[in-house]
Amino acid sequence: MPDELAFRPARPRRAFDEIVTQVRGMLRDGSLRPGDRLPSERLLAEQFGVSRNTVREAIRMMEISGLVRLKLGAAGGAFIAEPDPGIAARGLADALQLTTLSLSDITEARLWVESIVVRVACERMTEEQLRALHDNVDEVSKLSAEGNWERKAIVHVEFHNLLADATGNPVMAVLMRSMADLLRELALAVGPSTDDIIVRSRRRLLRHLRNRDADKAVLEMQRHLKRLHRMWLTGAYQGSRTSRSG
Amino acid sequence: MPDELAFRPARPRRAFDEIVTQVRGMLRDGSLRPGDRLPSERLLAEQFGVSRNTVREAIRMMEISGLVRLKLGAAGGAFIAEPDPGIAARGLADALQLTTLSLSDITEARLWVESIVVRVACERMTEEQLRALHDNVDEVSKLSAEGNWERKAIVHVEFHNLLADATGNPVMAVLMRSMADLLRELALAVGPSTDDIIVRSRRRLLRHLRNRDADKAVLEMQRHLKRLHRMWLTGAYQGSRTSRSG
DNA sequence: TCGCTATATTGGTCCAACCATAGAGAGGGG
DNA sequence: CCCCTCTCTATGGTTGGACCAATATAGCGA
Repeated sequence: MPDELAFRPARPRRAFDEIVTQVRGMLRDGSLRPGDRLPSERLLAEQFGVSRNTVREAIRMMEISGLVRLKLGAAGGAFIAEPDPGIAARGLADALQLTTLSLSDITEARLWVESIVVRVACERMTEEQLRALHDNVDEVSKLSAEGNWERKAIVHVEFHNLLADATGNPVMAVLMRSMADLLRELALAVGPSTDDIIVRSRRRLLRHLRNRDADKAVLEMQRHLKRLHRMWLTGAYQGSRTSRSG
Repeated sequence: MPDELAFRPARPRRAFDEIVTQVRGMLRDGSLRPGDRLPSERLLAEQFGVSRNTVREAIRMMEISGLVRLKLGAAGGAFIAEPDPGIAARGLADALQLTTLSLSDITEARLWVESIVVRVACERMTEEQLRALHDNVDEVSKLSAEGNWERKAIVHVEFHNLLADATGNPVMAVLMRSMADLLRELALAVGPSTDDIIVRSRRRLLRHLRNRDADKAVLEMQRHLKRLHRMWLTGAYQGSRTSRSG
């Protein structure tokens, strides 16, 4: 007997689930847009015909999902959030605690997805986007020399995002950002030591991109990624998970 | 579950944030494992020294993060969840939903990602996974004949998830699920009319997969996706977002 | 005009009930 | 002895009231 989802339950979900679904719907059809402010909790409770506590649980759901951001005070409230793939990545990180997600899995997925990204970007990217990538590499190089590790890590990851943006496809940009954020979570366990290699590889990649040589660009990316992967595996980060034995 | 006061009182930030952090910590160090049951809301409220409402918001947070699953009734409660890639995918899907996307963007991204998925699945998929895909197509065919549109749409989209699972890469599975969620929303807006074409194309695809002919399989998928895209564009679905009139 | 204060509005927390659900165990009939 | 049913009860779900904490804004006073 298959789980018959054929019929929706008449008294289906919890009340706050329904509220979240309605807000999601408004988001989808455009009646709510990023930056918009939801009515206050008290007003929502009245409009939905539920108690304020129920509304709060719904809002909590949306906050965790990254759909809204909450502001305190008189002009506060629940505001539709700007798209933030980082939230999604955090969800992945949570899943990481439960599932067995190895560094190999992520590297492999990146290898696949980024191959596409590089190839498409090679065809489509504008001069301006190419310059932005150059600037990014320069900044990483500079920050690395200064020893500004924290800022450097951010700019570092941003390279992948810029590359994904260069495909001109927003879906791809979001997917890439999520993976990049996830990667950064894992890379924390590795520590900083590979800057030189990364920067040099990226400069080679940029040269191929400028020449619109997709094959060479993809090859450079793949070689670099595999090399990086090997270095990580032989480095401090060993297991497929963070160790939980004392 | 130890009957000592295993939890420290919570206060500093928002109270429920602290609660979630503590539970996360217990999960990390192994004092809580998948399948374990958290104390009841009332007991947790007592142990944490907060109200039951606050505990509920914390539990809601953990539920959204996919950390726990809730069960109703006498032996119910909050149970540490088994790993579920679908949970992580929902967060990504939310991020995608906040971005302004056109159908072209999604189709293009699918074309790219699914090309990879098909190719890899062709190499790695087991007989069992192939059979699951066959069963899926059969069920879609049956539901379509019965006119069970709603359930059909779900099973329909599940095809892509099964395919992604066949790559054996959980990251890929999550990425695909995110896009599939998006796709299901769109498919509902478009309405049912393309079933025959889809089913027939999928049967051809499965034949290629069974023969381990990656090139033909990828080609079949790409041809089908482009065709579908054209049909949608000339159909009821016009704008770059779903519009709900009335 | 500038700066401070009062106030209104908002989210954050708490309480004490009640409802709906579903497992568990008691009871009856075979 | 076993199986079915029925009730009992612990659980999450919901309610509506109250108060606290933060904060933007209007209004007052120097």
